[in-house]
Amino acid sequence: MNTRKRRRKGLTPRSEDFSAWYNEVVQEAELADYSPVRGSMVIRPWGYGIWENMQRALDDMFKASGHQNAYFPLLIPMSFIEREKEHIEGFKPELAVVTHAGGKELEEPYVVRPTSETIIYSMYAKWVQSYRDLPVLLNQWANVMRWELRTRLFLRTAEFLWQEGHTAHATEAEAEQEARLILGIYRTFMEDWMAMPPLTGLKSRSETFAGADRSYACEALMQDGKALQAGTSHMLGQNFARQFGLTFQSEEGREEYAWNTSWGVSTRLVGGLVMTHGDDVGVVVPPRLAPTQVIVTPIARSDEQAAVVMEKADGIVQALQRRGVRADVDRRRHLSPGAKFFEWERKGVPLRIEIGPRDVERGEVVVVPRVAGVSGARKEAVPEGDAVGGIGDRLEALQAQLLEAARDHREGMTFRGEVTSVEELGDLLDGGAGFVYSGWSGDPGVEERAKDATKATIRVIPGEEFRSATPPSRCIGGGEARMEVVWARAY
RNA sequence: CGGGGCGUGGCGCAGCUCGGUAGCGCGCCUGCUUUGGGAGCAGGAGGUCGCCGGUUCGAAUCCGGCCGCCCCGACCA
Repeated sequence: MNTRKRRRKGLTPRSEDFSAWYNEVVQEAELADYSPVRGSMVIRPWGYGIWENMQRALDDMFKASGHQNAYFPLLIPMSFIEREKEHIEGFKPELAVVTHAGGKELEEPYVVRPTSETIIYSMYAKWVQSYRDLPVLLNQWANVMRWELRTRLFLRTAEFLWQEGHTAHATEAEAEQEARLILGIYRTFMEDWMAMPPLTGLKSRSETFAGADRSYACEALMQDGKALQAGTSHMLGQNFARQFGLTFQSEEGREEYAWNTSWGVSTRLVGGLVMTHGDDVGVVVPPRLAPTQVIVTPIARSDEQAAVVMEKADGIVQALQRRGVRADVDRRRHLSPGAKFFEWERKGVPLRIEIGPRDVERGEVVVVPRVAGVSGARKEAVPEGDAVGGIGDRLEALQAQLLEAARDHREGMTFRGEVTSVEELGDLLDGGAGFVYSGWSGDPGVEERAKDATKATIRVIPGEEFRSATPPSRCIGGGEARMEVVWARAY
């Protein structure tokens, strides 16, 4: 009934309906919009700008660790995707298939790539003969399609953008090292750039990528207490190498199958960013990923004032840009200052500089950080020179604050201790827990039973740095624990 | 794929029960006045009422079919 009012004046509060809040904020902040194509979205400039900054940061890290980019075809022969048995079992339900082209039915249908292991390793088989040709360390930035039944902007769409790294190695140890190296890169990226601290570790068998021996993952906790799988790195063993004849002659002259890894993160990260930092005012974008880090909003009555103020604003933006800050002026004359404030807060620009006649007179500007909580909080009048010089520090401080807040939130919603029954797990989750640590015997039956009863899954068998000081001794399904695991309900 | 909801100017909706050819808010355009937290007034543009068929003198409205989208549950980055 007050939908109209709400649509203009604000979002559904997160506490009322997190899912509704998410849908609204993504559209209201102009990150993305629904498209005419079922389950497919349009990523708008603000959302795409965030993704571009993510891409740049990740791409630099991949390159720094010896990887190169390449590009493989969108269409994959059906027979390729069918070759690895578990792989096809995993993807079959969500394949889009091209059966006609050039006005004729094709002899062999193509699938629109849901992931590119098969076509990429078929090419590696052609390129690799000797151990001297290894390792192959390639990445591609691409779109993929998985025909999902239920979709949500950024989190799950039929088509999405991602990077997929595919490597081939001479030894198992080397491939294993690669898979872990990438997991570490993902974790660093999520912490340092997204201010989203994930748990990392190994996936249980049932959650392992179709066709992989082992999957590693980054699992981030969203504000509503649900986990988001934010990145995966797979040790594929020799499964694909065997199917595609990816062999090499070793130093000793033997013919051997190569060892592969594959790893990816997607535009889903943008959704994770929103659900990690957003508030009831709108999105909050960490400074390092913000397409615009500082928005200068001029305030003026008369045209004469506007000319003076605008000149000042331009000067400030130029000074900031010279310092490498992504700054911009909102020059629109038909919007009131207040309207502009709300708009940029909704979009999550980290810092706003207000500048009006009063400020020009005093040689000051007003600096306003986009902090979680109240709109327009913490306005501060700062001498113009100090403002320009201090922006870098302010942005870094905001970046650090966001990471700290996210980490506090994660820890605040994490339960560690002995959980000795599936019922107890359910109670903890219903009571507001996000991540629940427990012991596990390793029995898939226990995992399945817990999932049916609580809707939670084992998100990760945590890596060393995330394990409890005192490991749980009892399995959640009864009996003795053989390892520690982390449960959560997940996106 | 099961359950629910919705398709009416760009957006959000009313009108449908009880048939008579479409209305409101926001947005948009023009002008004037405004601008330190979502501006005001005046004038204006904009609609094959999702699609197909039926009933009727006449259908947004009644009937049948189809399509699409969104939300909730089983699979997935």
